[in-house]
Amino acid sequence: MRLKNSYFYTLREDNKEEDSVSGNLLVRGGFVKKSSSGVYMYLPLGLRVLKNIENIIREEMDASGAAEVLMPALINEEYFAKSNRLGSFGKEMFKLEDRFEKKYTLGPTHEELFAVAASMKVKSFKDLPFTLYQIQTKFRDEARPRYGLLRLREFMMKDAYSFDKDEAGLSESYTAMFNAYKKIFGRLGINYKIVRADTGKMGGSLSEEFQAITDIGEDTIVLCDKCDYASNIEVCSTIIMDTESKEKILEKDLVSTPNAKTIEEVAEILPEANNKLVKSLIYKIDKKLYLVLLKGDSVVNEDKLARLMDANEVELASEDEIKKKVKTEIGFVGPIDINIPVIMDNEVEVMTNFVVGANKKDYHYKNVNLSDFNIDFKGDIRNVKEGDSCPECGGKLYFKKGIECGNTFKLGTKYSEAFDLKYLDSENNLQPVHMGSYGIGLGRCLAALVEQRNDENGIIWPISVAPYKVAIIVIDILNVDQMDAANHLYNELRDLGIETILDDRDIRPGVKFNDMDLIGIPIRITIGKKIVEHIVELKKRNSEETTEISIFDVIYNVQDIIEEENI
RNA sequence: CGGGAAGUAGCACAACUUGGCAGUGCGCGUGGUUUGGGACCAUGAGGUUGCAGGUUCAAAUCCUGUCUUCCCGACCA
Repeated sequence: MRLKNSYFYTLREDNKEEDSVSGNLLVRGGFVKKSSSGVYMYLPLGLRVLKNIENIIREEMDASGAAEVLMPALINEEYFAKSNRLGSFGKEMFKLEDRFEKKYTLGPTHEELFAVAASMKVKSFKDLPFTLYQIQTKFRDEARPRYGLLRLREFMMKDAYSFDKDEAGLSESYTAMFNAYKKIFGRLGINYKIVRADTGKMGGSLSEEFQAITDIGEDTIVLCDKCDYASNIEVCSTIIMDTESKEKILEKDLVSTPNAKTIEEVAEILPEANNKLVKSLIYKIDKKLYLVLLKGDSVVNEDKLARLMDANEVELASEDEIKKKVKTEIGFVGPIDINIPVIMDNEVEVMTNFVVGANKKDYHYKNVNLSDFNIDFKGDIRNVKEGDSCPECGGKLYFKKGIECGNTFKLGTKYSEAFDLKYLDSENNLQPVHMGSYGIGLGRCLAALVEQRNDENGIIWPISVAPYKVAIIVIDILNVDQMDAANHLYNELRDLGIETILDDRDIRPGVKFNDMDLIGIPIRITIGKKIVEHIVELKKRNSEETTEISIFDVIYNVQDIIEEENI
């Protein structure tokens, strides 16, 4: 691309609406432009990056043996009714009606349609296995889009679905896809971790996520300092190291704790109870109130709570609901003589002589023990904490933040049963197909790369996805020698299939350097005064070093760099 | 969905409290001086102040409604 007479712009100032480094750089570099909340247009540079990511994904999917299809975005709601997901996806779906008032949704995901497509082929066990995929736009009515391209309402996704005759077949297909994913993320140049995750509303038996490690990530991932354990905090189980207390069990004791409504305030009044505080939260679980007990410094994991109670809806009860049912004020609620069922976290079980609310304003009990109250349910309902023990090896756990760029699910037979996707086995029995589903968010990959690869001057693209691999900067476009050399070089690179920008704009060199740094072109060739000696400058975006080389050698150098750095 | 903030030139913002010619910086056009890391001087262009109503001799400014955007929370493959 010659910049003169091309659609190219950059913004000098930060964009105040962007709340992420990647969003800001992508907007400033003219890669994307927001059109409404959570919806962006891809401009020429951004589209080139997106296409590069798409091509890498497509190559690896094809290599894995999957076949590409394209599903509609406009989907009759009936399909989601059939799989019983109108409720579970519910508010996240964009809904619309046609002129006959038939209900449609803009597809947030496509398990349903893929199951239908598969049913066209699947009759007998001989028709299995196979894998289909598409690269297509998804729509989700996110409550709060944010972080540039990281949480969008309209976004590109690659989704793949495998179809097998049994669990063993599914495992094979799953592994094939898993390996393809490793290749994809490797080629994209993303620094990632694979973690265990919740199967959530997709259902199924196994889910793993490909998480790009960056501080802005919305997921907390748990890693072990000894083994290679890696898990999303959603599903990381806590283990209680047996800290058998030698302490003598004491008699419970009412103590005055005026105005101490939070754990911190109670800790101030009762400093001797440090590490002995137990908090009581009132949760509404499928419309019924429960008291949830856990150690003062722990955090409830609502997913685990939902699993323990086999519930769909788990939320903190509102103040009104609590007042109606429980007579105490929030802040002094406790498990002793409470009129709602008690759910206790495992961690509390090994505690002795602890402090809880007394169900009486301005009072707590200290020296409370398990025998002082009823326990209706017990389980692992909290998040692990940094420093907790690894559930696999007992090492110490630590946290990182991640962006979920890809995921893989073993779905099992949930959708095949809903859509009657069955085959005849060799004994002439009808059997449900075993499905797997595999997603990659393209925009997320793009944004995650920018989050991971930037400096004070802008983006640093890896060769594999860079919109252009080389930028030729002409210092003085009025100088015939410089311009001739640049044109010549540009044509040669182009003929070799190396995507190149020729900055032939009549502006000061500093602006050109800054622009090329901002948009992250990996290789820069500067053509200046020394062209009369046939010397040009070569610089890589990810290095400070500038080398002067002969213009006759520059192409070989460029090819070397591309070969070296393109995985 | 709850709480908060903001919409004025392509971008960032001022003027609003106390109603009286629509302003600054960046960017953009033209001329000149410059010319290897976001130049300087001069001179211009660019606005239905988000939209709709109301109050007033007069509204960017006050009032009502509405739309949009952002932040915190809730929510979230």
